[in-house]
Amino acid sequence: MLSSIVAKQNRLLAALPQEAQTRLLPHMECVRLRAGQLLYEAAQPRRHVYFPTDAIVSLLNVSANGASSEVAMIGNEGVVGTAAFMGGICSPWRASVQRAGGACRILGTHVKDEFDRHGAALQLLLRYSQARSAQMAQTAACNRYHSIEQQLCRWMLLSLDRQSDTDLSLTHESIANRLGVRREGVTDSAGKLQKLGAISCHRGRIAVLDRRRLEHLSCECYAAVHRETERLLPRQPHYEPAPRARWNVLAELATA
Amino acid sequence: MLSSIVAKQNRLLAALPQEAQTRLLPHMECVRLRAGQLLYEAAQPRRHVYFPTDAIVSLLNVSANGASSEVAMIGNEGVVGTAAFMGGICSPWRASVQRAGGACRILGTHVKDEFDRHGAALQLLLRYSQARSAQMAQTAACNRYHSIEQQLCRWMLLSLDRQSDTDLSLTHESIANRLGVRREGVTDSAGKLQKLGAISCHRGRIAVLDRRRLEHLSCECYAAVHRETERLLPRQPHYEPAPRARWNVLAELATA
DNA sequence: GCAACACAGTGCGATAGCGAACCGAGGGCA
DNA sequence: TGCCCTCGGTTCGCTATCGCACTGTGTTGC
Repeated sequence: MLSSIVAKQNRLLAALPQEAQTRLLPHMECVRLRAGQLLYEAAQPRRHVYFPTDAIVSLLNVSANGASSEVAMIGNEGVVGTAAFMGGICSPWRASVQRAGGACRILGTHVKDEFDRHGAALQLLLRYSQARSAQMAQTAACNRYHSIEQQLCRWMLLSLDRQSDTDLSLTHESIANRLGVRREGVTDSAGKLQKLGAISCHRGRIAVLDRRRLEHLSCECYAAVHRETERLLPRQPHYEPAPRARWNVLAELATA
Repeated sequence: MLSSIVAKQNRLLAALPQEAQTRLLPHMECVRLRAGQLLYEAAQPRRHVYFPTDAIVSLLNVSANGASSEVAMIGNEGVVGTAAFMGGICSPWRASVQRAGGACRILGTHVKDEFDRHGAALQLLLRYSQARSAQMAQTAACNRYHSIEQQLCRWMLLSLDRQSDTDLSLTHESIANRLGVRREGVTDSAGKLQKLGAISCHRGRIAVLDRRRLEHLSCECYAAVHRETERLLPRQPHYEPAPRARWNVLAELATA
């Protein structure tokens, strides 16, 4: 069982009508996801479904030689494990936790039951599935055309939208693995952004100082994905972003 | 009204149970799509839904500077205009006819009605939507890692799977626009493949001579997309591929 | 039959990103 | 306190691809 307070911290759950929430919440549990945790390996059946609150999850395509590249980023606007209720059982990508935090977890069968009632949950999750497709398509185009610096800006902005503070706790190396580029490429671009005063890097932590500037330096892909997500999943009046997590506050005090 | 023979030439329509077909067919019309025809501009409402038989449609992301890149290819295994019944109304990509041919067209509202009956059509289209997501995600990874030659092989193989003959009627330039690379890049790679005897090019027409070799030279992305599509949309016993179109036979005689 | 055009093929310099190697500083841990 | 490991910064040569320009040859239309 899960308090309805926590459910409101995920935009999809918050958008569900009260009856649907009443049916789902008893089967939900609140879990904490560790950074780097593997929720699903590619082609593995999706048993649980995760609605992140302040955690962020990357969907990664892993190629034959082991190289990875992110095809979607999922935070409090979405859900991980859609194949569990869409009918496909599994998906060809890996789900790895990018940012530690909370999520509401529930067995796929329960979501499938709600899905099969053909109510608001079905409509909502179908629209979410379109938003995620848009993100994947835009990622494809971005990988084709834009510089590492532009992609880094896009990636940081997508992350910022899914958390309430402005610090990114990731090494250049792990960002590089998500963008599918070399670590040095990220270091170079981050260095330029730092000289411009947009961010400030320090050992596994990037502080975003000037979000506006990042938006300006990013390619159009960020705006396109953001626009489509907001169009398909309008913010609900009863949605409440997760409060700044305690461990983040502590971490900030430590670096201050 | 549409003959049930034609409906069997699209794998999704063929997979529908008889009752669903009986409801949909009276609203369907058989249309011929011209090469280069624009079915939908980005962000334009999807009024009609197209089930290609021997036509092939590209979904293209068009960036701010006008450059395009294909995010998905849809033929007799799929459907164009899913937003019309998924609830999103429109999508952020352009739908352009890559290969002329037939399609079954129907108003989105009729598919939506069938969708809302929550029967086999819903299940089937949800699985298709997953297959298309897999294609988009794989395109993203392919754009990141693989050479133009590998991508060209992947692209040709995806096209071949969606038609019954082995000739591709496209100029290097239009293929380049789909892959999001320079025309010269396609010419170079096609030249190499031609030297290897895998294909033979001549003014807007590529004859595939050795499909096996293309599969070998392609990156893993083709196999991954193919595998996922077959997994989610198993071939139906009552599906019948479209017969080789008359105009293609004529074209082959002309070049013979 | 000729002009105009579309398409494929080629060459050239520029460049973004790659692979590999190395270094120095920070920070955790014994 | 000292050691070791992680992280980020830097360098070097290399390659795929780009942008641009130009050529030659089918095709089409007048």
